[in-house]
Amino acid sequence: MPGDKRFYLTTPIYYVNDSPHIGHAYTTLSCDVLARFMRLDGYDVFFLTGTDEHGQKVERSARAAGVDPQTFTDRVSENFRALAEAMNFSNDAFIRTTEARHARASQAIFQALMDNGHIYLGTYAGWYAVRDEAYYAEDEVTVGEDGVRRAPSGAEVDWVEEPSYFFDLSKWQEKLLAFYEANPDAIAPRSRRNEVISFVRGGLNDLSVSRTSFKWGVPVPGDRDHIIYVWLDALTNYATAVGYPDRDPEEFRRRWPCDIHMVGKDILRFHAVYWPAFLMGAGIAPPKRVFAHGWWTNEGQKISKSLGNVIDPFEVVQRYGLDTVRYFLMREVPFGNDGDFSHRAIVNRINGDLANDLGNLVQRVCAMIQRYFEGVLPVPDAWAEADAKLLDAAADLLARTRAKIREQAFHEALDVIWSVIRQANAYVDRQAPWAVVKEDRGRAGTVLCALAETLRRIAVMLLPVMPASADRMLDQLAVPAEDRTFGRLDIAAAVAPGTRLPKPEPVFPRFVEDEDAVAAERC
RNA sequence: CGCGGGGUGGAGCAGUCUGGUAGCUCGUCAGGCUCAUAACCUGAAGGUCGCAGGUUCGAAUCCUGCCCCCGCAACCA
Repeated sequence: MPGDKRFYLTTPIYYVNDSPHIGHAYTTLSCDVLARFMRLDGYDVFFLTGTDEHGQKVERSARAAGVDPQTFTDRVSENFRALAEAMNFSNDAFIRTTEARHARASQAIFQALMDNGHIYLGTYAGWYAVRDEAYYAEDEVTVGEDGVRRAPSGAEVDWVEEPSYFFDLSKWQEKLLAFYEANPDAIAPRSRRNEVISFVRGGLNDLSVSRTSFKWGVPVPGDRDHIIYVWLDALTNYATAVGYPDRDPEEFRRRWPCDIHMVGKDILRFHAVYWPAFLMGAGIAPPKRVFAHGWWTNEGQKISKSLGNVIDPFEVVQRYGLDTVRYFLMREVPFGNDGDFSHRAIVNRINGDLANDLGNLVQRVCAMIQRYFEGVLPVPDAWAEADAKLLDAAADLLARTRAKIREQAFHEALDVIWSVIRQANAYVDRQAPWAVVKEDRGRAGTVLCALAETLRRIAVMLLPVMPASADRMLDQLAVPAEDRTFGRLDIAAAVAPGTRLPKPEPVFPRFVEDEDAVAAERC
């Protein structure tokens, strides 16, 4: 519906068994930035995250912990709420697959697939790896030296024969290809889209969508011996959260289809192949877009638990600061690519981009207003050509940034903003208000006014990425809270001459290496 | 014959889909400024875009072949 300014976006639901790591933080952060941007841009946003709590692995972990699964998941899902809090995520909801409404939704979608003839009862026989929660074909299984049969993943497999419900995925190849063809933006980035298409072109097998080997999950409607396949269960959360099937049909109609599912590249196939097929089979529109982002390495090394180099987002935030980490994650790597999380790189960003370029700009402008105009924003004369040029660049920021955010090019959006920050620094030097003020107070005041206005726009544009720091910039400029939104970026809401500004305080301090760390690095 | 990612000035990268003056950050060097968080600004040096063919008026970009590097038990965004 044109002109309908609603935006629904999701993170994957995270498997409760895991401890939150930098990857979880990264995925949700990208959604948070997008959500905040769209809200500031006037959209009615619904930003969903949550936890995936079913499956055999959870059942086993709970048993190992000596508690029932529900108690277990109640406990560990809190870790992800804590992450959202620590990272200042603005999710509108937090869904858990153990909620009653979600069981209803999962059963409803299963039932719809049955009613439409896409699910049949068959027998599954094959090598099953509990750890992977996946079956493997005969030729994928190898017998190790210890005589144990293993999947390519290394997980032990057992021969399992069980009745199973199947989804007729094999019949969806053409429809999926047609869907991708008709919706070129449905899978991003482009390289991932190509991968998915070639996977589907290679042919699809029917998918087993039920299990009888464990109980911790949602029962198949009408057949309590079967538990719905965890991925079908998990994916359905995106529909549950907006009212499917019965809680609020009106809300579902308003929110669906989802505007974007943000996922890591490892789970793209589930979101770009199975999920659209499930939805179309159930008579529901597929999501408008799935974006698969890349992975982080740690100081150039692949992150793994066995190497013990998993990055704890809580620690990282503690060490470098929240908004700094948010900035780094969004700026350092072209979104969609893999990237490296290194101490050097983050310190360069903190000191170069944040402290030197932006923080120092704010500081020098506010200090001059303080020093030469007693902290009261002066009344500008007519703009000179140089002033207009800077102000135009600042005014263009919204449109240029919006174009980048719309395609999830977060790094480019920040690059656009920084080009204006650099331009502003050059402008300060060229206009030299500290010298001009001696002969022409009016002119110096005009220059500082242009700078204050530029800073206001920059700060508002940075709200999605660095909410707290951008607010502090706006505090320095005495911008009223209600004007801190894109709708108030017009001239009427410009920094008002005559306004008294607070005493300047640094917004982005430099990161100073502590002696021990420097010494350690030299060794 | 495995799969995936990559090879662009000293370092790290973008650009490759949709061929047309090779761009950014850091570093180096030289100058400027002194409002500012020893920050800022200007300029310069530095690249046969892994190699070889091909297509083209024109190739980092498209095609073919080759070389080299990284990752590939599990967990996992």
